[in-house]
Amino acid sequence: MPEVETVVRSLRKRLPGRRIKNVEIFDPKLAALDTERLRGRRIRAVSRSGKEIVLDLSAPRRPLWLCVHLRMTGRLLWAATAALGERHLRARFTLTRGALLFYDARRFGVVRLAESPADFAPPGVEILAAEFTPAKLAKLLAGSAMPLKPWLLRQDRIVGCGNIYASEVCHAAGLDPRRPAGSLTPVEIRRLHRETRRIFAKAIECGGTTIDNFMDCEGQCGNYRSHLKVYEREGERCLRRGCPGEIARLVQAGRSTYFCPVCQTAAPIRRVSGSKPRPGPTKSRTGRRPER
DNA sequence: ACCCTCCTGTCA
DNA sequence: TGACAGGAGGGT
Repeated sequence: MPEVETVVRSLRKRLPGRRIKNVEIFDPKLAALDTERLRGRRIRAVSRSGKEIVLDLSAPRRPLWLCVHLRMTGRLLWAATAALGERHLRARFTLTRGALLFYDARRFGVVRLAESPADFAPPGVEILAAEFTPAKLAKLLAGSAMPLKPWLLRQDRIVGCGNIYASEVCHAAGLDPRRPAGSLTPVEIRRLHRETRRIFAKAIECGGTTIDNFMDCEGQCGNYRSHLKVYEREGERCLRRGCPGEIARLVQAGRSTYFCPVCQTAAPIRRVSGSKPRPGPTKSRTGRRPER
């Protein structure tokens, strides 16, 4: 999400006010896009909805939005400053005095039209929205047996948390990523909430995380990578002050999780209502050897 | 909580 | 050659 927000902010400096003159699609997977409906439309605004980029193309009595989901490797580049040639070029939007290029190596990206804001309204609550409070988080977590880290990736609960940040957030909050999401105490939930907001605000401030080739529409990379505490740091020392742990990697729901087995496995300070026989997953939670 | 799929590229 | 990759949706 910080990466998407970064792209959106860069697009905002270029797109509003321009008109779409022509749209070319070079990837058959994107052929469903009705390019004729785009022609002649003026870009009124650029915004983000969850991890989607939304261009408002509405005219009086003719509402229309263009939604772009970059997924893993999608990129939107302002042609004048950041053209990358023809390789992986999937679509070209020719605008008045300029062009917007959509690149996507793995072709997971999605470009679609929306006729109403409901078509791109995220199902969950935005991390940086005012309604995302500790109480709201507690309500969302309640009753879930899913391990915390995979739970954080559910876009129908919290919107915007991706795989990098899910590990980072668990570490910052000192929580075991294998803990059942519904097992967190009020104190832990407050910590999780605070650290989540802090990390996302900071990551946006840094222009997102560039692992491989993420960039904004001017070709500028993000520099939150240097702030990462656990992601891709398997085998390295834990960066929490005074913690002697070594970062470990495990796979949850098919995705890498990085965490510190020392400072993220401490037992809950106190239990909520003592009736639930749900011991902390200190050891055997994953049911299978997690370490390779 | 596990599996798989969509794709292509990179690295050990 | 195989493991893995920022996301998401599907299936048991």
